[in-house]
Amino acid sequence: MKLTQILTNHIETAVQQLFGIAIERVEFQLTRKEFEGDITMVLFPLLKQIKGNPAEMGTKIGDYLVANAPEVVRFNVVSGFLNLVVSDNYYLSFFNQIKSNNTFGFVTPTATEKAVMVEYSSPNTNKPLHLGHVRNNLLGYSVAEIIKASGKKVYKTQIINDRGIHICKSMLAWQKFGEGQTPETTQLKGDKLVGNFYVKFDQEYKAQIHELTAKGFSEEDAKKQAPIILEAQEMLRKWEAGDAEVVALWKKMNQWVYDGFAETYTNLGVDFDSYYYESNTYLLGKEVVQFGLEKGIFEKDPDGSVWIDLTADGLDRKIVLRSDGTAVYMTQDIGTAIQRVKDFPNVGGMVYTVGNEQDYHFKVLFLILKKLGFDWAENLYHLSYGMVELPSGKMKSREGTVVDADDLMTEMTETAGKIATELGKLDGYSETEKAQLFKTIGLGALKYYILKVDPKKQILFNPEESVDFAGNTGPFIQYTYARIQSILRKSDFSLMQDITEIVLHEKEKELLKQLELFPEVIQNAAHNHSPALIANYTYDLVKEYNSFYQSVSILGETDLLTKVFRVQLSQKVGQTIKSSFKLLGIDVPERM
RNA sequence: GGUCUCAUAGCUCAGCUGGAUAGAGCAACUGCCUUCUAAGCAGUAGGUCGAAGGUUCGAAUCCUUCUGAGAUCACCA
Repeated sequence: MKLTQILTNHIETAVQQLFGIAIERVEFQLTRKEFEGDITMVLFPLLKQIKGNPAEMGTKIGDYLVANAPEVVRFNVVSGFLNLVVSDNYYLSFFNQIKSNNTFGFVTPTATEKAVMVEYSSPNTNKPLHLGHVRNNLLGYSVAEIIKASGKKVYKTQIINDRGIHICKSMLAWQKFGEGQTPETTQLKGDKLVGNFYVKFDQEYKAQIHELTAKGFSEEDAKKQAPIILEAQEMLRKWEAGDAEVVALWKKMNQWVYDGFAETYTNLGVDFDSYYYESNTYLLGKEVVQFGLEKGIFEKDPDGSVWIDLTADGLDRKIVLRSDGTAVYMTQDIGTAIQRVKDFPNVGGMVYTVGNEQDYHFKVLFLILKKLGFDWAENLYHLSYGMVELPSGKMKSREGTVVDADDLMTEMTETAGKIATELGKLDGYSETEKAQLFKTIGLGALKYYILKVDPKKQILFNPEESVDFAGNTGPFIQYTYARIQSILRKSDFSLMQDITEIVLHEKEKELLKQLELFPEVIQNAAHNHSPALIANYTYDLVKEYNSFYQSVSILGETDLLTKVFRVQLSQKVGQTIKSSFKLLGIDVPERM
């Protein structure tokens, strides 16, 4: 049982006996460092129930706890705060319970618990992945892992935008200017190759517009009548009609892109359990619109378009089906959500990892699904995140100010290599070991840098300064982990025995308190969909460990029991760092 | 213009359901490598928590207004 729960039980009894009432709420916080104590009960809430002097009440409760709760050895009262000193015995027995539990803090999903589907990444098939996608992927993956650790079955999925006029643009440019190029002949990643043709189309299109306006066309007419855009539209019509040649080209080029993306995902360390393609889902949802019409949730305009009126909910009137009967974005998302629950019947909720420019869309989507009466619609969450900006401003693919995901990972790895080489800690490493280590560190730096920030805040990413490797960073935490592994390699005694009889050093107690928080942090992070909570917790743990590491001797001169305990403690901290970083998708090195 | 989000040290960020004197890192300055990895540790300095009101025993946190930054308001996705 958790310490706060144990104390709450005691305090409830105490208040009942001392004041004859049932306390409504017991509020705890960690004792501030300037006072003696480990955990503090805040007395003010109690004043609402009983009038009196908080200091007197605190003293009475404190006396009761010392007499009746074995966990409490001393106390002091400072104004409205009851500071409790917790016994070493409590912490030692707590530690003995968790020390060989490799999954401490993780909750195993039960069979009855509903699953959660987490959607993330959701790329366009004609643009290579960039820094914005990196944030999306890291967030989505991490939140999925955190929810899993909090005790729910999780399915990771994505929806791939593989249809529409923009796809035809890159196909058309390839036909016209590609000269049969393939990823093999050009040695380019497939997504990069296709992306190049998308850019090529845009260049050609602009040139034609320029030509037409020179001939006297208005800007608007030129945009509509440029031959190349007309060809692209024609191609889209053929695609929708199932033209064999166009579909074959579409499949071929999309496959190039998927192969390229797969490589990036592998490097980034993210994965998926299922994939949805817009080419399969864009027609979904129409039946549901019919159903909604019958139930009176939607309404049909004279021109045949279908709408939902959300003004009563403080939102607008929103279209769900075009007058020509074709689906809009919203229709598709309604259909996809329903399809997913059909495909995975145990899903009871979904998380959509999509940028904050779509906040409104998801507000509407969730509301519609609720109105349609799906029970799982209560458990939909838009994991909205802020844009990643560069010092030069926003990333724009057309202006070439995009930070490419692959390039970024390469740069981070190189920077890691450069710094490690300067520090000269690489004796006895083979080239492949080095390469592996640099990647672990470089990506650790990148991932931690992005995940430690609250998702909803926008990030300013400065590629010039790259990413720091000191302070609150991934490499700093990885370094601490590696040092712990070194201690474990050098300790030559058994770590299995339980230590029950030693006096705890102040720093050891602090560390144990920090470790005790881990399960709660996971639950909070899952509840708030925030990897930042995990990241910042891990940093605090590492700070605490380093402080401990500097202040006491671990393998040096001390009695054997203390030595064993300190090594066990180090081992546990190492394990917790590893668990924690697993939730962030970051690897830890055995040496560095 | 309507709606949503953000604003905390020079910079990058924490701050859990309102609780004690608002915390880290970077940058600056001072110490600590013959002792388990100095990518580290200990310390100094740095704040009108965007502004003004309000609620409360108590506000960075909740409410209102204002200012600034971003997003969004398509029969695009």
